[in-house]
Amino acid sequence: MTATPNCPAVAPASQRAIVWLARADLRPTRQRMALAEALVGDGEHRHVTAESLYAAALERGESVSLATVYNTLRAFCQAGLLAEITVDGTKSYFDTNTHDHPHFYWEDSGRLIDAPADQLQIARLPQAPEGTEIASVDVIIRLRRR
Amino acid sequence: MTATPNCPAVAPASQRAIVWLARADLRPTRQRMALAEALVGDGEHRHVTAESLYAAALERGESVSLATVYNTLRAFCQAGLLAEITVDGTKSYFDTNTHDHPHFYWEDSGRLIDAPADQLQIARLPQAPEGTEIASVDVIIRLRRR
DNA sequence: TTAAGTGCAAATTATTTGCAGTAAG
DNA sequence: CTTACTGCAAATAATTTGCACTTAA
Repeated sequence: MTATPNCPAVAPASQRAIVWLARADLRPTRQRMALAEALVGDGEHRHVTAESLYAAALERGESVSLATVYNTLRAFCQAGLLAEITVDGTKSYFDTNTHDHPHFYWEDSGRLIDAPADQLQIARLPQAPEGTEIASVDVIIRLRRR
Repeated sequence: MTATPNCPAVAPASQRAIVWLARADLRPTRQRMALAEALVGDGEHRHVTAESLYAAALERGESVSLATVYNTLRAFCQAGLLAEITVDGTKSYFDTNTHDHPHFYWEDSGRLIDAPADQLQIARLPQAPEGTEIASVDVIIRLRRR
């Protein structure tokens, strides 16, 4: 054991979740902690759907209702903790990486992953119409099996 | 009157619809003609949803069921006559312009229009992962009111 | 004639909501 | 304590489907 010996050990996954929720002034309730840990517990970026996050929470032995997963994902989005990505109309994906970046999407399996942002160079972008400004630019690279 | 005097007058909208359907070997049924005319009758590109196309058909005095609009839109897509565009998960848009091109999307009103393709220059694109190839690149420029 | 196309109503899927109970600050 | 959060079940919205009827070729 190293520093802060009086401090009870807190799993790093929980620490990350707490900090992440605090960033958006969201109460660290049991359910939110469970979802937040599944989302950012390991510090990796992740793409989830409501169903996949629900399944992940159950697998970790956490009990959360599907409705709460939906409500919580919405809350996380509004708080700016997640970005919603729409690829196929049937379901929404949520990305822990909220920076504007491109995605690879497998049309057959529905898999969605980040595409390397540094390998995308947009040299010129159409000008936003009068009275509007660009909120974000979604780039989805649709893949098919070769 | 000019040429082809023996040929009964066919409205140009109908002509365009017939040709358009024929391109995909789709039978020009009454309902398909009605929808095709609403879509490409004036030669302009158009972005519709199932509901908006249904409403447009009714306005033109054509009788089509909503289910048939859905089925027909899907048939048109499979035939390559339309491109489906997904912007917000709640509904699908269909574009008569099937070439890969960027779109402007108003986040507040749900309006979707073409963005000038010549004003978009993608200098570099991430390489498709092993075993895949790029099917298309969706670029949606999300706008907010300024 | 006959397979393809259509219309309806019921089914499905993803998501939201009303409201009574629970828990965090 | 008090207000935000949660869970359930029912509601909603977009879309699909089963099946009997119709129509273009």
